[in-house]
Amino acid sequence: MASQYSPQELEEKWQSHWESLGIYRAIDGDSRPKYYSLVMFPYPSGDLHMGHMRVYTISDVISRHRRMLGYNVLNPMGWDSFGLPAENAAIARKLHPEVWTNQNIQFMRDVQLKKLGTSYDWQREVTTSAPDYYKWTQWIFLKLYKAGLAYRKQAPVNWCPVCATVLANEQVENGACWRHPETPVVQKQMEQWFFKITAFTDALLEDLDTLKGWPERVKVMQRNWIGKSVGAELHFTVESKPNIRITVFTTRPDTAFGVSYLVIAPENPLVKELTTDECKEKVREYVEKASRKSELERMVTTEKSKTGVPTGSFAVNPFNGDIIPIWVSDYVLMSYGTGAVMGVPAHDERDFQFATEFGLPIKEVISPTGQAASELKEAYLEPGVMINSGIFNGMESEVAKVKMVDWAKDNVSGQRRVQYRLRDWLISRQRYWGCPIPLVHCERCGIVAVPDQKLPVELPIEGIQITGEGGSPLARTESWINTDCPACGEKAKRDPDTMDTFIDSSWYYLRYADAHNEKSAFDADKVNYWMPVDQYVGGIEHAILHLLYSRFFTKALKGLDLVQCDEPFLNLLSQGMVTKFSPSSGRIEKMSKSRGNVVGTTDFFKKFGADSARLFTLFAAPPEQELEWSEEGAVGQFRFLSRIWRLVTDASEKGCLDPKATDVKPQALDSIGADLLKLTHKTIKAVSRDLSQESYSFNTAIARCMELVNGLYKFVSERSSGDKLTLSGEEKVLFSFSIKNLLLLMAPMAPHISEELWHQSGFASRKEESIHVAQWPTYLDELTVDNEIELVLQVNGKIISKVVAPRGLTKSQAEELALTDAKMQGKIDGQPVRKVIVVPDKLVNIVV
RNA sequence: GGGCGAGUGGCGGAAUGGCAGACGCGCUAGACUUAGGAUCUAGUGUAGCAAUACGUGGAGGUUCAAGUCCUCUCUCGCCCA
Repeated sequence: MASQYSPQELEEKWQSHWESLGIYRAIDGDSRPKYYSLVMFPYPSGDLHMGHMRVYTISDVISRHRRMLGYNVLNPMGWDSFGLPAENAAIARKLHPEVWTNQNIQFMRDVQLKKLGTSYDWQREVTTSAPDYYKWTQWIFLKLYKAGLAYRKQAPVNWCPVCATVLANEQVENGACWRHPETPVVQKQMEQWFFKITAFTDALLEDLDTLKGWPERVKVMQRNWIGKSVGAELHFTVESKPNIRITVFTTRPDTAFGVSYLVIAPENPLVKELTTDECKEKVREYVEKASRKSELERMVTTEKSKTGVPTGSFAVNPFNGDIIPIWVSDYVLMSYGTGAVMGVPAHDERDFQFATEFGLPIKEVISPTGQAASELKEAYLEPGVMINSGIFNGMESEVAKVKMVDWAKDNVSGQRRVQYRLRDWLISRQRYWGCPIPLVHCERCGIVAVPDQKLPVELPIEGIQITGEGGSPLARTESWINTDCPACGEKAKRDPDTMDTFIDSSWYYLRYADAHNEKSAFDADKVNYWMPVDQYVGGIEHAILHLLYSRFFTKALKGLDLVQCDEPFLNLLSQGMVTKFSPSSGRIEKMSKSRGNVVGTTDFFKKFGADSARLFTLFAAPPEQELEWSEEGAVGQFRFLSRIWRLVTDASEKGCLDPKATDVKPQALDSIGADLLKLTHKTIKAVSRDLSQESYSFNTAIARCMELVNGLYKFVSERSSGDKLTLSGEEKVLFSFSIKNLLLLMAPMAPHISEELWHQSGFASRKEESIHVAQWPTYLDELTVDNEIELVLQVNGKIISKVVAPRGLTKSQAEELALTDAKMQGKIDGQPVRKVIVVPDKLVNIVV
């Protein structure tokens, strides 16, 4: 009797064996084709649960499969280890962020990720909070700074007056500080650093089209985020004050003759100048009220009812000389466009609402037919024929769009303009646990870069007090903040801010190519050998920011000749989240600590092993979809593995394997053997396709393997009597062939058990011959097709009968078969046949 | 409000326009025993004894043939506003 499948012992054994063999090491510049497989590196929060494990499993399967296909695979792992939680932990537990972070890393690496059976090249591990990493983050910052891609300007920050510190957006809850819910957050202007991502707007937008291996929805999100709109800016002069000009941005210059009012944002500096004495009181009140609303609130309420007040001033429409009122309304935002818009009620939904609300004229200037409508019930948004538009009348509106901007340009009242939603990237963070900005502020020399040889500017570890209050700890650390100016040597101060942690993760994939380089961020040859990343796997929550910032970095570094590729990530897979019933809410929700619905890794690995956990997360849903964790389902995978275990160990013990045999001779097999041989070839074909980049259909790959196991059991029962299994010599060769291929197909998904059985059954002659560097199996196409097929017979598209027929019947043979079938004849019942459709080897449909 | 995506058995999910429900979970019955989180065999969309009929959120349409393509619609999810 075979021994029991006990994953806990064998998993640990193979994990340490693999590590000592070094089979997962990537080789720089190797002659095999390279494959860079990357998974988004984690923030070391301290404890990974099954929800986190999904992404590592998926990426690991892809890496292992490619390795078996003969690629030189780079599959690295590291830690995005700067960030706020470390500071919070420091406040809560009086642990230094560095200590807390390093403890977490050690636990997550050795007790969690390694135990999952991942195939990382740990020699390339990077930790963004380590000085040997952030030295190069600073170096890259200075490169960008010197290239004019980093600049300083005033910008609003969220400020908590009680904490006396800057808050991140996620620390602002309902307009108040997360730790002082009764204290409203105020907006405070501060000098801050920006990266000029807008210098690459067009490239970031246009190159999305080259990313064929990205999910369409991620590309759509990035396009929307960049938000390109093509239009014009038009200048309106104020009637009573001809020295004041109001500039509006519009995507619809063709509607300019239909402007019946202008609206400016409450924060627009022009409000003061334009408000007449009669309107002063009302405008002041309105502006005051608007200032208390958040931007989001203003956008949301916009839809329901519009508010606004007239300023009392009027503007002149440069196209037709119309005198139109100027209003103030909070649906116009100062941070967008020019802080002023033109109101064309006839051709814009929001303007239509506004005009109806306040009784402003609605003037139709584009008509679908060229005839004016008697009354407009809603805004007409489509293109059409120009009316009421002077010299442009009768023109197609799409043509007029161009001609009218030309006219405005000639008359100095406007010009073509492209507007983007994308803003420059504010990177200053007023906190401690981040990468210090390597600049010095000197009273004489101004802002001076720290010289390369003085990098890194290290974070002070000793003497730091992290309380979360009273501003940045760095600014308060006298011994650190005071320094000498690198240029003149006089007393100066360091920049007190640290960088946004998105910067750390915008280039980590480059550092993996050359993780221990002490002389530069990375060697050009190495980075150009490995880049771009062939397959990136990560969560959809990073669809916009992380991916956009990384693309920006790649483009900026290419401009500095540091890398050769235009895009960092060729293919992107966004895995779905892992959910579970959560007792607190009574609903199925994302697995997370705060919801109390996490399943830990340690207990599960101990009971059922990592292979079962891997298999379940792969099997329960396609990778992009949500996956509901189910203990029962996971146990099902344990049973499946136990079935394989029994099958293989049993066969081996009964001497029914011939592991060294190579070729199966089909002609020496009876039909039962031939069926198993075909099933094996079919399975190799199906699993190979399912694991390919085009599919990534791990759930069906496992299903195919289960079918092969079912087929093997059937074969065994056919050849058994009692407990005795008797096979002919040729059948042993076949049986070994099937089992060998089963193990190979399962190896990327269930690496431990496949390796164990591979060795136990003698498919490897030495302990060094790992299944994970064995060659991926191949199949013979002629052995994947059946000689006999079941032909479906239909009348008028309804299934009437099914007959077994030899493969490769001609159309007329198939038709004949259908017409002579008794059930079919009964149904046709002598009616004239109008049409016959034959799908070869599949079905015949008779239309009567 | 806009954009994108998804709705298939009790559940997770399969299905190049060509047999809907592969594979698994669960359930039912039986066998076996080392009584285990076993294992093996058979069954399991709904209604019906059955032949058969019905069936992929809903309503239309295209087609010899629709879960799949088109139009409208409902619900849910995500993103943007």
